[in-house]
Amino acid sequence: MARATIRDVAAHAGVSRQTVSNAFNDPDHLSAETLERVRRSVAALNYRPSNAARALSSARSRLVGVRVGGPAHLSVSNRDPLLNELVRAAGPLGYNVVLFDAQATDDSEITAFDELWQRRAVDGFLVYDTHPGDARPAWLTRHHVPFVAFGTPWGQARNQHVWIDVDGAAGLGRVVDHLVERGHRQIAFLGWPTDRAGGDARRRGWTSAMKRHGLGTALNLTAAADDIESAVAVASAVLSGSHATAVACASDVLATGVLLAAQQAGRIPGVDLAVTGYDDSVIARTSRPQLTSLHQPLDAVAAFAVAHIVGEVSGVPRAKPRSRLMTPTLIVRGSSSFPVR
Amino acid sequence: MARATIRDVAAHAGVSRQTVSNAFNDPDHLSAETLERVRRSVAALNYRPSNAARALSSARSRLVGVRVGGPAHLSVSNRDPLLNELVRAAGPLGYNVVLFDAQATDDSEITAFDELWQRRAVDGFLVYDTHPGDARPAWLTRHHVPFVAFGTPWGQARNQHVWIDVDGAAGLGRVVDHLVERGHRQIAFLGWPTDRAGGDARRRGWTSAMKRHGLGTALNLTAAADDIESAVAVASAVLSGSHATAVACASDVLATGVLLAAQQAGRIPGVDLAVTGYDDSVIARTSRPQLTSLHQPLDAVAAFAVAHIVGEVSGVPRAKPRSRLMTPTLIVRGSSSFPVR
DNA sequence: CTGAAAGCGCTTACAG
DNA sequence: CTGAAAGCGCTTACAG
Repeated sequence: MARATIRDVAAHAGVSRQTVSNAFNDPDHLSAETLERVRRSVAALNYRPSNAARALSSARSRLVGVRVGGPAHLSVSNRDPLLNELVRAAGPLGYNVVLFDAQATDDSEITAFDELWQRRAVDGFLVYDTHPGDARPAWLTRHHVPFVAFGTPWGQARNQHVWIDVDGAAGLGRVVDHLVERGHRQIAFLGWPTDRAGGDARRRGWTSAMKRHGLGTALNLTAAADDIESAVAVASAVLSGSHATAVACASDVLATGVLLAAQQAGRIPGVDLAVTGYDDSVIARTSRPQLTSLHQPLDAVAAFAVAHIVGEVSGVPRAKPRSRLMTPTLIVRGSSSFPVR
Repeated sequence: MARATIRDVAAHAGVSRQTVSNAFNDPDHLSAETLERVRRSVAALNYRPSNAARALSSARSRLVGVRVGGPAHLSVSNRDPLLNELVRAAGPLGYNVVLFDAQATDDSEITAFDELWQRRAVDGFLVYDTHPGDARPAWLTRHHVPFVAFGTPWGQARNQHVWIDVDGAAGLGRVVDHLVERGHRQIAFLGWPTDRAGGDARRRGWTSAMKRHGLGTALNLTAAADDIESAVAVASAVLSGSHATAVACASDVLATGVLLAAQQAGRIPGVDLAVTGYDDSVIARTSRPQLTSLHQPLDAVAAFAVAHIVGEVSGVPRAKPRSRLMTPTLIVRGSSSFPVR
């Protein structure tokens, strides 16, 4: 037997098709009895409105687009949990998340935006890993495409579009406080080159916290890339050439490199060297010792992003969009929990 | 200015709407000149067919559904790369991947299937982490929903539906061969309880390879769950109570637990103890020493799955669907590359 | 190879 | 609060 349509439900319940539609889209405008009658028919026929028909007539796909593919920083850390939280936040609002393929370059992603938006395949996008000079928010804004950026508008006007980010400066401040509390004074920072998303804020957080504690900022290090090898190279030098007792890193991946360099240098992380990461990724939980790291509230990020995009699409009247800066949570683990003697 | 419709393109190119439609869906049936003319108009107007209209009239969403959410084995290992490969395989066929939220239980996922399928929100599903008694393939088959299972139909008839899997038995055989080659003879296996997806095959592969080499299979271990703590508990016992020089594990997570237990027992993984994992996940590359592991050909899995689902939907006449068992690739790293003295 | 007609299954104003 | 009409933008047979 064929799938039930709105017509079948209307006949079964003895109401018009419009009333069935209202039962789904505007249930408050129906009398309790009518609504109940329709609900019973819907259940009896296991009816669900066709997504395609609904999308065509309402001009809403109820889909939010997110890029995957290409090398991405998040891919080794938090993209999977981010997608999880996005899907979880979208579900109750009747939305799903659609993935599309593009390289991790602005141009490649913008080409995909254009294609998907022209098809109205999605109602909006989540853009992550923003960076200085990012062309994506500008393009989306110019084309009136609903979106939220996960990441500060680095080096750009901060009120041009809606964004949400996790405060890396505050996070590194927490890390430094924690390390100082454990007795460390020679605390190095290992970050990325300047134009890497979020890296500058984390470095700034370390710098100002060090100053606040009256400590020097000479051990300010930069790995060539966010990978283990780059971290090892820089960390090896500082471990042999300084009296650093702690290394605060801009990512769990960099911290992994420091753990490796420490071992090669005969140091014992978690015993005579403290190491901290950022992301609280699976790496943090599986490394030995487990890594102290900063946990990002991805659930809140996802909820904010989905709510904004859906609100935008629904034309819900709202105040000027407010961007948000969340605070990460410090998760202390074995790599830094010991007290310095 | 409003978005261009097929009508605008037809007018611009001086052809009928049907011809524009053909240019997208059946370009071979158009004369070269006509096609070119339409293409120019499409480019001039930056026209793309509306996904919604297309889905409604063709009864195809061009979307493949995949579950995320809930605890999942893949979430700590290979779900992100699997999604990557799915999206990459789907793109060239005009498909995208849509994520939906459900718990990692058959019932929860089936409820989501029903909802999405009734809405025709997707053209089919990829189901992963199949397990003995899995209710999902049966439900999907019964409701004539196109799908591919990533995972063998454990303990069920093997020709009821299309599936693809990676041969865990062959993989563990490769691991044992490698370890024997390096001089190991006391090789333990650490796996999961029996009804865990794929675990039995990996164990079987170890058992038969050991026998093939004339080695004993007494060190056949089972962790209570696929987590570090469970692995540590079992591994600690075997490291102190046996002469094992190598532990082959059913996952990178379990291997991580063995590395930890070894450290606690004063053993040095990669020097006096070999450890191997399975999945070649990010953990394998970030652990110290790096983990020898089995890499699953997720690109081939994704391509197979997408091709089958799309083919099913397109009604392409095809031979009886053929399921496939792929062979994983052994990636030798520091955790097992040393020769036993 | 090209074109006019019908229809996919809803939602959106609008009238009662 | 409920109902009849129009229309969303395509694709699918079918006729020429």
